[in-house]
Amino acid sequence: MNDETIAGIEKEITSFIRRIILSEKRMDGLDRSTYVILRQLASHGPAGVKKLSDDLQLDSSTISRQAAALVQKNYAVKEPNPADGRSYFYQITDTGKKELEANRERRYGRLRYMLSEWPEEDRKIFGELLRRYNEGVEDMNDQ
Amino acid sequence: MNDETIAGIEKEITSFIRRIILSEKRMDGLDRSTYVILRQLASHGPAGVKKLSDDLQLDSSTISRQAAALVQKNYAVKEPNPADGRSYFYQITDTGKKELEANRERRYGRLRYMLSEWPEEDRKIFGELLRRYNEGVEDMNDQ
DNA sequence: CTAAATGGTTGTATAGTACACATAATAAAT
DNA sequence: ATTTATTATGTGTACTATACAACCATTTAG
Repeated sequence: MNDETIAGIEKEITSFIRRIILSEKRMDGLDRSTYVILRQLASHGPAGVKKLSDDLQLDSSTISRQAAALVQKNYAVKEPNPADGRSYFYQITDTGKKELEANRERRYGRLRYMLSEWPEEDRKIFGELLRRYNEGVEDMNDQ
Repeated sequence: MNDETIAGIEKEITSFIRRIILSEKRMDGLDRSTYVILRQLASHGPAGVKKLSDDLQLDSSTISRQAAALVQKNYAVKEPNPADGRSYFYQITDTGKKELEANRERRYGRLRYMLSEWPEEDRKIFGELLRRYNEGVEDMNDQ
C-alpha cells in the first residue's frame, strides 16, 4: 500500500473534520448533537434513552440531558412506555420536524453550493467512498 | 444536481465526523487539538500564539492555553521573540516530535487497516476528493 | 510623545461529553 | 412468592475544547 496516499488521506481527514466543525459553529441553527438526535427520532421513530444511546454511541447520561433539552425546546415530547414503567419514548414534534427540516436544508444548501462545480459522477463516488469508509470505522469500533 | 446524492453525502459526512471523533477518544495518545498544534509546529516551524490562531482558526486564548499545556508536557518550548517583546515562539521539542510521530503512526495504522481492502485506485480517489472538498470549505469559510 | 494597535494571558462562560452513583422498575433465581 | 440481579433513566461531578471580554505590556503611528 502506498504510504503517501495514506499520509494524504490522514491529513485531509483532519482538515475535513476541523473545517466542518468550524463552519458548523458559524452556522446558526441546531448544533450537531441536537441535529443528530432529532434526525434519529425522525428517521427511526420514537425511542428511549437506551436505544438512542446505543444507536448514537453516546453515554446515556448525555442522551438523557440532551433529550430533556429537546423537550424543553418543544422539539420532542416524552411519553412513558406503557409496556415498561422504567422507560420512555421521545417523539419528535411538528416543531421539531420543522426545525430539523430547516436545518437539513441549510446543510444541504451548503453542500450543494460546495459541490456545485463537481461532476455528478464525482459526487456519487464521494458519497460512496465515505459510506464505505464509515462502514470500516464502524466495524473497527465495534470490535 | 441529484438531491439524493446530496442527502447521501450529508448523512455520510455526519456519521463520518461522529465516528472519527468517537474512535479518537478511545485511542490513547494526543487529543485532536494537541495533535493539530504539534503538527503545525513540526511542519511550519516555530510560531507564536497569533500565527497559530490564524493558521488553525482558533481563538488566541484557546491557543494560548493549549500551547502552555504543550510546554507543560515538554512537547514544546517557549522562547521570546528577540524582535518583538510582546511575542514568543513555540518550538516543538524532540519529545514532542517523538510523541507526534508515535501518534501519527497510530493514526496511519488505523487508516491502513481500514483501507486495507480497498483498491489502491479508490484510496487515491478518496484522498483527492477529500482534498477537493476541503478546498471548497476553506473558500466558503474565508468569504 | 501621546494614542492606537497588537500579542499574549487570564477570568468567566458554554457545550458536549463521560463516569459514578442513585432510584425505580422489571426480570430471574431460588 | 420473596429475594436478588439487571435494566432504564436521571443527577452530581468533572473534564476538554472552545469563545468572548477585559487586561497588561509592548510596539507602531500620528
